Amino acid sequence: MREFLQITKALSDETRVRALVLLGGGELCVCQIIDVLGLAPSTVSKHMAILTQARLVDFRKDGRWRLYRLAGDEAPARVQNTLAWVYASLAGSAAVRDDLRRLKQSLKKDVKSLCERYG
Amino acid sequence: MREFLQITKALSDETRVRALVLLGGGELCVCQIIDVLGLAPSTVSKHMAILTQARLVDFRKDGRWRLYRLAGDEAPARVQNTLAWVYASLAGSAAVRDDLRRLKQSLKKDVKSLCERYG
DNA sequence: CCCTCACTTCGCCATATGACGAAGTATAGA
DNA sequence: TCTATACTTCGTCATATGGCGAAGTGAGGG
Repeated sequence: MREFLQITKALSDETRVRALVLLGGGELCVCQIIDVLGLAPSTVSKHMAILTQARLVDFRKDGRWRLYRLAGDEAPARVQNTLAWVYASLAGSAAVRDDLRRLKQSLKKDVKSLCERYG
Repeated sequence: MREFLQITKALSDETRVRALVLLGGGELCVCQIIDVLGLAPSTVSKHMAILTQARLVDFRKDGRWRLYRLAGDEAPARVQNTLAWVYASLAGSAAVRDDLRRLKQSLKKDVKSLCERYG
């Protein structure tokens, strides 16, 4: 029950769901997520911590960057099922489509310029 | 996205999840849920309203009673998938097992005596 | 009718949550 | 070792949430 609630609480905020969906295409550094969501770095960081604690998301460090990604095969089955359910539920959502389009634009930019001063 | 968040918010509270699981065995009147959860009628009522708004739960009226039940075939696919996911996630949960045991005890009592003064 | 009962809605309070900027941490590069 | 950068943690604020009892609603029964 505790893990289940950790997951549902993580999914009960729009910003976190949006961030989770963004990771569907592969790993992203925090500044890319910041760019798409349009929120303060500290805010996004906290959200990513909550997603990580629920084990929905994982990260690896690459130099100064922290690359977040969806939980993979090593995650418990309950997490895998959750991600499948989330993605099935949001397939065709207009909000998701918009975010993915925005992400596409963001990925065209140089990562360096993206991160500097959180431009 | 809006409907999805309505569902995840509904599922992000332990009391509501417990109530939802209780309905797995069939329809229940509010006083039975009150008895198992040990909360004030107004509190339980509010939770049931939130579950109903998320369409996870439905009810029919029978005289003075309001019989709540899990959403059935008439509910949207997203709701069906959600319920399947919830039940799969909580299978084997100790908290759920305890609640179901408590419900079993509660069902032995006369409904009348249960409801009177919320005994 | 009027009363009772099953439930909901309202009004209130304490706590939880999400937002931000400021300050802290860690890593790359000069 | 000093600075800049990418990110987190902390402190603070406004709002959201969950709890309760009191008051309201609506369906039976006298």
